[in-house]
Amino acid sequence: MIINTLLDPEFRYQTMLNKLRDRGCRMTSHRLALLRIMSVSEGHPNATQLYEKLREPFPTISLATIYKTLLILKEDGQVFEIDLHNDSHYDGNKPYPHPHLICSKCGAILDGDDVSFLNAINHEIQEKYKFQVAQSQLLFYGVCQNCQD
Amino acid sequence: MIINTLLDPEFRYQTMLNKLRDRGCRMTSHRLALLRIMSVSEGHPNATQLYEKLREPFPTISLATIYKTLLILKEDGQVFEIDLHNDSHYDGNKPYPHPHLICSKCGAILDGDDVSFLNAINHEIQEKYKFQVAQSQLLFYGVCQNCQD
DNA sequence: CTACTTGCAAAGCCTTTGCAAACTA
DNA sequence: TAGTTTGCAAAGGCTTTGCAAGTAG
Repeated sequence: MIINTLLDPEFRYQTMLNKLRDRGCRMTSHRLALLRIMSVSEGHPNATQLYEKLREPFPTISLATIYKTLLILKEDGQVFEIDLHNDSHYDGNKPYPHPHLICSKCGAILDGDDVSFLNAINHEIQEKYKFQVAQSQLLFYGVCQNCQD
Repeated sequence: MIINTLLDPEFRYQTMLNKLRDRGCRMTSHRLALLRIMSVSEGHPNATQLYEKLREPFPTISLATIYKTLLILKEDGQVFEIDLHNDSHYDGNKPYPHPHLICSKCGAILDGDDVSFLNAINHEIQEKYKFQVAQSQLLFYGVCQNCQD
């Protein structure tokens, strides 16, 4: 199995940490814990799910703190926001635009970054519409493999 | 220039009308006016923009009525909802999933339905992830041609 | 010590809902 | 006339903000 260093959770964690330090941010225990979770982004949690997960080790943590830290990470390009309808989820492991597959049965959010054509599409949009693509949000809704049985 | 009958505003208007009739809906002047606008969907308006546009001929119309009618049209598959962050826009002229290009300078929402690869991508997602795609939301953010000068 | 961060509660924003009055068929 | 639709205002759900108290460096 090939390991992509750039997507290694430990590497992601250090990268985020350095970005926040460069910014002059102070590292609190809550922030470090959030960075740990975001560096993996298993299942692409939303703010509430992060809140629930962090409340066990840090019972006094607040949703506001989570939103504030996520905002900083977004501004630094260290987290990709998945824009579901009225429900933002976050990917800190692959903090760049990539497709996501959303299962309408179990709610799972799967990465679809192995899809080819992505560069081709961006290029075609540039050529055909003279539109300079800077970001994208590619969401596919349907039924995942597990829910098809 | 080739005219696609299915996308002709008059045809779209009649189709929407029939769908609502089949459903047993009563046709009020407000609804008819909204259908007229949606059958074109010029610029892909959001609820507030529809409200502003309809308030001239119908000063007493309310935002709630617009949302309620849009909901019916969505349920009948007669309108495609473009899910921008906290700001839904609506396409009643092409009421099926297709890409949209959003200009971050002027805010324009352009159709990107001439992009090829779309069927190919859906197919690849099916094959590679065994994920059955039912809907999609393909948003490309960037700078439109007009704003590049 | 100083400036940044936190938690709480309140406010914002878009959208939906409840309900009596108005209206379509 | 019967049942749907309307407008209004209030409520909902997610996210942001203001501020005094707490904390990192």
